[in-house]
Amino acid sequence: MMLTPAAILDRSHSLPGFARSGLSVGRGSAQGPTGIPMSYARNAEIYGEGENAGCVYRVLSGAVRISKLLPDGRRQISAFHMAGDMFGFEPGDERNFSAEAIVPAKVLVYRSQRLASPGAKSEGFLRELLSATTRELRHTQNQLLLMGRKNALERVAHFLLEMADRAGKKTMLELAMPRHDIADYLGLTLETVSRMFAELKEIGAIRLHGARRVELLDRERLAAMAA
Amino acid sequence: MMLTPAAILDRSHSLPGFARSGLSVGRGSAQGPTGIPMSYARNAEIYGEGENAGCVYRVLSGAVRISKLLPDGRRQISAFHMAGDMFGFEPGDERNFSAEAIVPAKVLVYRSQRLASPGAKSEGFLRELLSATTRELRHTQNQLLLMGRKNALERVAHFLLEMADRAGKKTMLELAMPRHDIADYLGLTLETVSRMFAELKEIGAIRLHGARRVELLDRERLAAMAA
DNA sequence: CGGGATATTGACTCTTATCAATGCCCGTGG
DNA sequence: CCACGGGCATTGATAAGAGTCAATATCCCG
Repeated sequence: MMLTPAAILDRSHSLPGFARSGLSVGRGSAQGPTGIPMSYARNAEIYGEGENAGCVYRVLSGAVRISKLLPDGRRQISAFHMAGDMFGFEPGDERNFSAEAIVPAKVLVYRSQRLASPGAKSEGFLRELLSATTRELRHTQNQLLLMGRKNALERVAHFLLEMADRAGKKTMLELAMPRHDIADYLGLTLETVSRMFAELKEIGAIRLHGARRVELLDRERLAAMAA
Repeated sequence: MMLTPAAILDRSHSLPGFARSGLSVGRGSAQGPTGIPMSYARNAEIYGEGENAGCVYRVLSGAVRISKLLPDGRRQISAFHMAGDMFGFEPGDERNFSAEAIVPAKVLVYRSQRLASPGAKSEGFLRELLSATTRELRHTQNQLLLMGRKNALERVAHFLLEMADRAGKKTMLELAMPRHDIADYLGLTLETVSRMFAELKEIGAIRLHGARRVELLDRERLAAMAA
């Protein structure tokens, strides 16, 4: 069962990162050309670190992770993006992170070079791009505080609340990513993430319905733990 | 002995963060008004978290830290800024972090709201602002990898190289900040930072001339350790 | 229904934090 | 000029939190 493109685009929700940007790259707007739709299989690379950053993207369906790998295999995920989110803002430069589909994903691709190049009518777009980048910066700074100064339980509680808020504050939460991705997002190991889920379950803050389906029973408590 | 403003402005060096931006806010340029000079004592707040973000700044002398405090006192520093650096880009929104002088500092203050507001002639400035914000985002993302996936020794080695590069790749390095600030920048305790300095000294990678004066003896080795 | 990937749980280790004592540098005042 | 004092910094002993390695368990998916 597929949603229509319009329905999908309407699903942009309140997002801590740069998503829910008002970027006017929708169908036929003044500066915004229509993006090219693309499909990616599970774990397929959308762009790689070091590549030229000529495009921005909007997720139509599925989920995307933004990650960076050290030579020895250690990995850091800086962000997750779901339906409605825009990602890939690194205008005119080289990719610092790579992007991969977590689950089969459809995205719209926009050439950002032309969009952001000097010329009339691009100021509005520039303004939106700046605002989106600023939101992304803010999210990353908060992530920095999380990684530098919060313990495992606080990180996981924060993560669950972030995901729930982005999914529209429902109490039943569908996680698109495996434990390993959550771990690499939070700077933990997958075992520690699993243990923290268990602990939250023990104290009655959440309930698990399979590994990916999380029911938030006590938001207050979670928020308090997230420090 | 004071440097003239012009001499100070010329001291912008190669910077991992958003500094060395070509932001045209210098004296009398087309879009850029002259900033208002301000002085801050050691540990004085330049702006606080939650304040309105109406200004951007350029450091003339001294050093500035960008930090955020948790209610229980844990602190994260997201960036340091020295002479020539610009900071405080959070256009049109609320401050996410606060800024304080590490040592007595002089800065130029620019009202960014007018600069970035809609209107003719601001596109060039917008473009610069975007580019500066993007650089800052990149730096913060790399910091995220550091905090999430690198050990204490790797973090300290990385820190020393970062500071040395920003100071012009000299081997004799003058650190403006105390161990405590370094610790809060790297997500460590000051004791661990001190121990890592000691370890780097032991293996002959650095030499210390007092706590704040570091001589980099083996850059290669440091770079290798920074992972 | 079966099999492979993913997740949980357990035992143990290791890094870094914490708590505490000492040392060093620098400015200040006798 | 030297002694004193106060912040910083270093160093040591111990503890705690998260990592590692390994053994099941569970959940999808075909």
